[in-house]
Amino acid sequence: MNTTVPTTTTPITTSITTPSTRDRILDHAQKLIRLRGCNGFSYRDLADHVGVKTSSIHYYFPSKDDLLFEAVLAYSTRTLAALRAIDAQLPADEKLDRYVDMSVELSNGEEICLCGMLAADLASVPERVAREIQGFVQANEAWLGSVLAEGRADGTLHVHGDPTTAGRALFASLQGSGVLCRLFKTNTRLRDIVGAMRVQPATT
Amino acid sequence: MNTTVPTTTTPITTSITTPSTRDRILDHAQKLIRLRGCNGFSYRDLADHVGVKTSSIHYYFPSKDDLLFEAVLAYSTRTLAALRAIDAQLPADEKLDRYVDMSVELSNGEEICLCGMLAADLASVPERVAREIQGFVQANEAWLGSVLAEGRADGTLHVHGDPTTAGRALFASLQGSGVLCRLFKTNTRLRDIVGAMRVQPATT
DNA sequence: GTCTATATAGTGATAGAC
DNA sequence: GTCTATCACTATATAGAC
Repeated sequence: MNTTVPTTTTPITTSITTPSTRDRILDHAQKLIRLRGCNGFSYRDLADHVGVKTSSIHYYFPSKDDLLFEAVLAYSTRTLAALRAIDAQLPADEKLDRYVDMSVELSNGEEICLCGMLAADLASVPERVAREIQGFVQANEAWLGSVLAEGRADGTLHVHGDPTTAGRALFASLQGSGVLCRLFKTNTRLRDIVGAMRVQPATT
Repeated sequence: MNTTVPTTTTPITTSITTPSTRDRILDHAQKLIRLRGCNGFSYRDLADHVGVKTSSIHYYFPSKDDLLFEAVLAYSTRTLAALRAIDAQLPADEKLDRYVDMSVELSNGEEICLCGMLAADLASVPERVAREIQGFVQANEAWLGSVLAEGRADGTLHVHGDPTTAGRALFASLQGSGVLCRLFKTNTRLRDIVGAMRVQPATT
């Protein structure tokens, strides 16, 4: 089994000041979870990436469960903020485009959604982590559901049936596509999902 | 992190004769992979479930990569055979129902698709395993695509756009829903996907 | 706050008796 | 074909120096 962990360079946090050790650990932890799952990396892997010793990680995150929990919180907070930052004035189909853009740029082709990954690893995560993942999923589903309702109203999207159910189906589809895009080393699968829902074939 | 592996009872193989040790190992391996991912169980876990020693597993599957490969082959063969066994005379919407039935009963609420799980664990599996997973995905997508084309022709399904693209989107949606059904301890999400595509609200 | 050093347990894998 | 015994390594986690 392939146990090598590729070295990474770019931190996720965008800040003017040098990020704290804690933040650097949290950034790389998110990357490793999205890349390899919660059982696919060790404190040693993470320490090597950050350039500290494993005991320093234990200082900030006493147990791996703590690390997972904080990683989910950070990822969820950041992603939901990006969701809220999508311009409310945009027509519904373009909102979906922004959502997919977000998903594509967040993963560099090697990473999938952190919450999707940990949902696959559900049997390995503690209850409190599972609850946070549930909250993340529901927030995304609700946002997508309301955008679909909008899209039906403004005539930019094909939406069949109840928008809430359609929102759940769309989220599942995007999560699944994220995994499959990585498997086939492409991102067209992700873009095709929204493409197929659009009423207008081309936007300008 | 939760590292306990629940003990299982029912073997997957259905045969009159007592299944061989090799088959029992392979059955339980598939279960553990679907439950916890390829990094979430050890030879010791598997040996304890089967009731043998780890060295016996190494006898049949020298390395864990070998075990993963054989597990994917067995799962893929069995699942694709079940796909082919779906009555070709059925209307398209009922074929989709059979597909979802298959997905639901195969997982007991704790397991997800083996290939979906290993696609999430992509960074941990060798090339040959990744290729088998790709083949499994493409076979499923092709089958779903042709059922969707049928469904448009026989008027039982709402299909928007290219059936091939729609087949890929549907497979992704079902894979994602499998993960999310387990997260929320339900299976309605999985059934709602196909339910929303149906032209007739109820089929007698 | 970061380190060295270490404890304890688990990992995949192999040699060789029966 | 299955076992006991063991290897070299890695895992998470802790104690205590600096």
